[in-house]
Amino acid sequence: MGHQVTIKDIARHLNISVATVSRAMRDMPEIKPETREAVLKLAKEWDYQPNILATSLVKSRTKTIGVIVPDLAYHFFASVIKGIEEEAIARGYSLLLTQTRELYERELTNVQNLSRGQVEGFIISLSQETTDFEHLKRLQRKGIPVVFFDRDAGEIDVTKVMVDNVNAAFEATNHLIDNGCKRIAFLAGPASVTVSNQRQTGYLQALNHAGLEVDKSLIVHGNYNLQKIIELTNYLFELQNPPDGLVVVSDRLAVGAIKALKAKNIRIPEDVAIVSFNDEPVCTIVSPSLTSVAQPTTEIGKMATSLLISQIENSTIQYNPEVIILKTELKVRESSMKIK
Amino acid sequence: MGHQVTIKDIARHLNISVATVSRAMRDMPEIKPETREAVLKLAKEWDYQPNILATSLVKSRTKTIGVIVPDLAYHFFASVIKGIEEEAIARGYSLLLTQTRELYERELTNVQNLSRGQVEGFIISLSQETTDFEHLKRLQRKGIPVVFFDRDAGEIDVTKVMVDNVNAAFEATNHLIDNGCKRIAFLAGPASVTVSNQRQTGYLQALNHAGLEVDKSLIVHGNYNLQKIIELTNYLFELQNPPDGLVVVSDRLAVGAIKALKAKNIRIPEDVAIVSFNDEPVCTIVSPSLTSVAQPTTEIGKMATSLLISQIENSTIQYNPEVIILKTELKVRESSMKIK
DNA sequence: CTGAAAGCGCTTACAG
DNA sequence: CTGAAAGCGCTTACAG
Repeated sequence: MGHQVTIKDIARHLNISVATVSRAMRDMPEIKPETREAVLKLAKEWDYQPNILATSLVKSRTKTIGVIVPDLAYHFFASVIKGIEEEAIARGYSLLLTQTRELYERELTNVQNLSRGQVEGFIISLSQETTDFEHLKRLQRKGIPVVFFDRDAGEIDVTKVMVDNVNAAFEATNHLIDNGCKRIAFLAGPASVTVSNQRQTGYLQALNHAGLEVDKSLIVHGNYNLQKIIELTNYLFELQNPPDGLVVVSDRLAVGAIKALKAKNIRIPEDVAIVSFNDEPVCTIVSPSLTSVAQPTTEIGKMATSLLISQIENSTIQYNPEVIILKTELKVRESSMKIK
Repeated sequence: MGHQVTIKDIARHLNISVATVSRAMRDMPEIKPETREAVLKLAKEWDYQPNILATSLVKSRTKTIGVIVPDLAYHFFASVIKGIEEEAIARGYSLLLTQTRELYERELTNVQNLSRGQVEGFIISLSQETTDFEHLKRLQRKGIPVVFFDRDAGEIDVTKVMVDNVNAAFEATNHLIDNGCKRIAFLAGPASVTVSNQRQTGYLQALNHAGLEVDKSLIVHGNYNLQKIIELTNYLFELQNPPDGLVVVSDRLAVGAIKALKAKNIRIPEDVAIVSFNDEPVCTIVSPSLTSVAQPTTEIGKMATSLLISQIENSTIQYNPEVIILKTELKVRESSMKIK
């Protein structure tokens, strides 16, 4: 069999019309039992699979959601995708997964490709480079539903599923303060990343709230480059008055900082207590285990999907974008359990 | 505009036929320049995107590859996918990414869904549960090209892109022996995982080759459960005659073992030297940094894609499945640098 | 219970 | 240089 089996092949072989085959395949009640049996039997024998392109075309529905994330290799996104997938499968939708590798260009082509009739809506977390939102506004103008998560684009009025990073950082910093830290440093991400800035705000609020002095020299900006993290950590702990607490913008950076601290024989948590964000698996594996703010990744994914699907399925109703803020949870582990 | 703009809308508005619009959109040379201009101008103005379902249907080509991996959250797979994506984009193909979460059922439905006319070929790494290969044989019978990587399915005669796990483990174990280890333990994965067994074989070969005695009590089987790893590590190092070298089947397990060793105040590498597999980012971040066998993930992805595409594009030619074995590389770091 | 016909949004010989 | 027609693999009123 050179080509895939079609409805036509079956119809011809059974001497019936394609319409009847189509109906029998979908178990429509009006079909005579014997006809249905014959069709199903042959379909099975020939391993017939309905061509989903044809079905989608005629129905003008793909029941498919386009998902665009910065990088599948980031544990956070892989984890949110699990939630998206669960909800999508449960609701009978498929996923088209794409990554931008943090490139605006890729984001643009991904959006364009997927909007060629392939998907009915988008779940998007923006690339770091993205500052122009025209491609997303275009989707809105066409009436294609979009839901954002994690990375924000303040400008655009769409449904968003977020966590309160400011509050999460406030609580994490407070936790250090409660454990007796007086001089708390903040190891941030690049200054261009919204999430990092939000966490910095929460950190500052906690200091103010506790009446602790803010020392700008304790706020430093790193990235995924390990060497850079080591340098920044060394800088902080070679200050004449080094910190006794450290808030790190993500686990990956925190693990790098721990490495640098060990090399300097600075004890964790005795000399410095540490909290970070994301609660990746590495937090429990590393030594000392790392206190971290867990995001409800599965729930973010499910919620985003559920909201998107209701937009898709109620497309005639005027839709009011909403912003959902989900709760984070501080997972306390060894790195912050200072004996007071 | 309630629906997406189609070729018909443009044709009607410009008073020309859809055939002409179709030709103009694709820059066919026979179209009169003014006609082309007019079409392109309106297409841009209306943000027309050709419906890819329709195009695929009429061309009987989707230029899409189905990718099925156990879990996108495993760094290894995310990393191979980068390679797949690079090559696919370069060759003008798109990807349909799916994960099985190590479930046979999911693998089955993923294969079925994607073979409904959506993809022209598959790149697959099998789920741990998969022991029945009927779904893959069905693809073969239909003449749909398939390329395997990483997880093997010995039974099936398809193109495979693999690494030589036996040899990699042989070299890794030899490295410990060269560094003076005499009693080397092997922390394996579940006994059902081929990759783990291959590595165990290499480990045994190295011991034999060096004339070291094989002690079965030094071979233990763990999984991703941290508590289990800690117990196994404790068991090994509470033996009357504990190991001085440790080969671990993957980085994630190795980091757990390191944690357990530290808790017991066993020094790495002085008391025990460690090597593991995959060379995930955590290897450089952890302390001490972890010696690990790097797999050429990008190359695996590119190679698999390239081989698949040549099968797709030469589908008339009788294709001989080939097995590609790529080289691994031992990245030596602190965990194994014992001073002899 | 079944079939003929029209149509989903495109492409492509064929004719002019 | 352009258009009418057929067709990709389906679904769905409509008629019988």
